[in-house]
Amino acid sequence: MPELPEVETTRRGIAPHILKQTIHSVKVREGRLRWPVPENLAAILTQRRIEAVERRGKYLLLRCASAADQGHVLIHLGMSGSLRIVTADTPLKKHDHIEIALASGAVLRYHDPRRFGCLLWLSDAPQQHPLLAGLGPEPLSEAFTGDYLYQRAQGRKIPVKTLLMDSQVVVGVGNIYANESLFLAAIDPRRAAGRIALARYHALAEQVKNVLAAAIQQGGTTLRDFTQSDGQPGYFAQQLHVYGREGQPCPLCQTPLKRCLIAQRASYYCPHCQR
DNA sequence: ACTGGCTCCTGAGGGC
DNA sequence: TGCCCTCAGGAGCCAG
Repeated sequence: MPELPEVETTRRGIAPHILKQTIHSVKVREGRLRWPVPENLAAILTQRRIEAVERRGKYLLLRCASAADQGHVLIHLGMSGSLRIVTADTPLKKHDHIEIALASGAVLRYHDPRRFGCLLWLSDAPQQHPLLAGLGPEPLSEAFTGDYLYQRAQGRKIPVKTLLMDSQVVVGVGNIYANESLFLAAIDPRRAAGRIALARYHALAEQVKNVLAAAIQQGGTTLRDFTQSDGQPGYFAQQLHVYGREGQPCPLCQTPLKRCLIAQRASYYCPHCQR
């Protein structure tokens, strides 16, 4: 499932193949994603040049210019989406929904079995778009600090894990990394966000950055064979401390890890280390 | 203003 | 071997 590190890995993987390339043709095989893919996508994109490949949270933004204007293709991979660089003769796989063919002969293929993702066209300033306008800071930026988290937590009664996964607070921290960060910061994921001391938020912000940065580095491994197979597998699975490990011993104190539901999402923690 | 619950969708995995 | 059931999950949306 693509979280921020996987999206960043995808961005780095596709950018060299599509940057400064002119779009030759576009094929939409299945346009029923989270929101319908624009009917006239091919007409909009054909002959445009891809000028930038950017990321905001878990969204990818392809800045596309024509002689007259510019706009952005906005892509979210949902939880089962992926982008691959292939050639026109690469056999189609089930759920290969959209193809953007470039003048070089390279083809960008959007694949998404569960269709939770989206691909939209933004004709004006992307940061004004409703999907992007209210997003919190990037977790790896200087704007994301313990002070900031603490301030956003004041008066909030929701579990701290839910706060951490709220993209209005900070982008890109999905379920897996929220669990891991809270374990490393020794904070009980169920604790009310507004009842955690500043010093503990400093530790939490620090761990979020550490976990995401480490995962992006792991993504570098995936990067190399990105254009081969699907670049998948649990390459970061070995270094997960708590996620999916109910009943297994805590790596720090050996107490069996617990699982609970927080906001309908599986949550794992050590009842001894995390307070 | 907050909060919790629902929703989209398919494939994996468990039980029998 | 196969079928059915449950679950997983990002994040927008809505009702209370």
